[in-house]
Amino acid sequence: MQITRQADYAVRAVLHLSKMEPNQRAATSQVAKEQHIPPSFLAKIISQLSIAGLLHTSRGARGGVTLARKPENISLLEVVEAIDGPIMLNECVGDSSTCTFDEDCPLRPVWCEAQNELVSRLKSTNFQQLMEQSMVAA
Amino acid sequence: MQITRQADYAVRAVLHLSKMEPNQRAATSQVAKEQHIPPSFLAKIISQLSIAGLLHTSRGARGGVTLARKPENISLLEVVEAIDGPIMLNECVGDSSTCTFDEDCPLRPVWCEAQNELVSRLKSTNFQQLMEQSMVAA
DNA sequence: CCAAAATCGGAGAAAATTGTCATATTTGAA
DNA sequence: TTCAAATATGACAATTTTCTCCGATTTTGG
Repeated sequence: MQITRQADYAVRAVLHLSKMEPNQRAATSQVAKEQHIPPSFLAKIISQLSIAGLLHTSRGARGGVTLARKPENISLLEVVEAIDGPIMLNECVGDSSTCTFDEDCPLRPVWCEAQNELVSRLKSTNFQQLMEQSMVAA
Repeated sequence: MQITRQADYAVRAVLHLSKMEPNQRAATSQVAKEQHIPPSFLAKIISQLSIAGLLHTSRGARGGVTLARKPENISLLEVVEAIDGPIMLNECVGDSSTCTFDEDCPLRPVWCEAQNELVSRLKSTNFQQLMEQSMVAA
C-alpha cells in the first residue's frame, strides 16, 4: 500500500523541473544529483515520463529535459500513474470479475469509494501549488 | 498501491466469521473452501489475526475460529493493518528522516493528508456494516 | 487411543522492485 | 569534422515482496 520509489522519484523530478525557468533545460544527471536519485535509474524514469507526454527531452550536447506543459497543468496523479500505472486499492476494483465472493461483494464499494477519494485528491493537486508551497516554506 | 491479497483474504475471512452465529466456531478449512482461499495460506493469515487479537482460535477436535469481538467493534483498518502493517502511502510519511528533499518537502503534507483520509475511512468501516450491506443485497 | 484441528516453521517459486552497466544514437559547438 | 555531452535502450543482477504448499507438532473432544 505504497507508491513505488520510482514514482516518488518521478514526482520529485517533475517538481524540480517546475522550479526552473520555462524553456530552460536540465540534464538528467543534474537533477539526479540534486535530488539524490541514482542517475541511470532516473534516466529511465524520465524516459517513461516523456513517453507519457509529460516531459520533452532533447538529445545531444546542451540537450536535456523540460516540462511539456505548465506546472499548473500537471497533476500529481498523472505523474504517479505514468510510472506506477493506474491506482487500484484492491484487485476487485476495476475488474469485478476477479471477485469470487458469495453473491455480490459488500467490500467492493468500500474500496471503490476510498480509491475515488484518493484519486481525486491527487488529481486536484498540481505542481504549481506544490511549487508555491515550497517557496513559501523557504 | 494496493493492499496485498493476504489482506484481502483476511478481510473476507473476518466477514465470513461475522456472518456466523456468535460463539459458533468455524474450521479454517471450511472458511477457505467457501471463500476460495488456499487453505494452508489462510491458516497463516488466521494465525496472524489471532496474534493481533482479532480472532480466538481453539485447537483440537471441534476446535476452530471465532471473532474476538463483536463485528461492530472490528474495523476494516484493523484487519488490513494486522496483515499488511501500517498503511503508508509513501516512505516519507511516518519517517520524515528518509526525505532528502531540499529544505523542507512540499510533498509530505500531501501524502499525509491523503493517507489520513484513507485511514479514517477504513477505521470508520466496521464489519457489522459490511454484513448488513451484503444481507440487504442478498 | 484416535481423529480433527490449530500451530509452527520452513522451502521455494514467481513476480515486482530497484539498481547497474554497456552500448548506441543524437546533436551542439569548438 | 570531430569531440564531448546528452538521451535511448536493452540486458542483467540483487533484493525484496508476494504467494503457495508441505510436513511435523501440539492440542483436545469423544
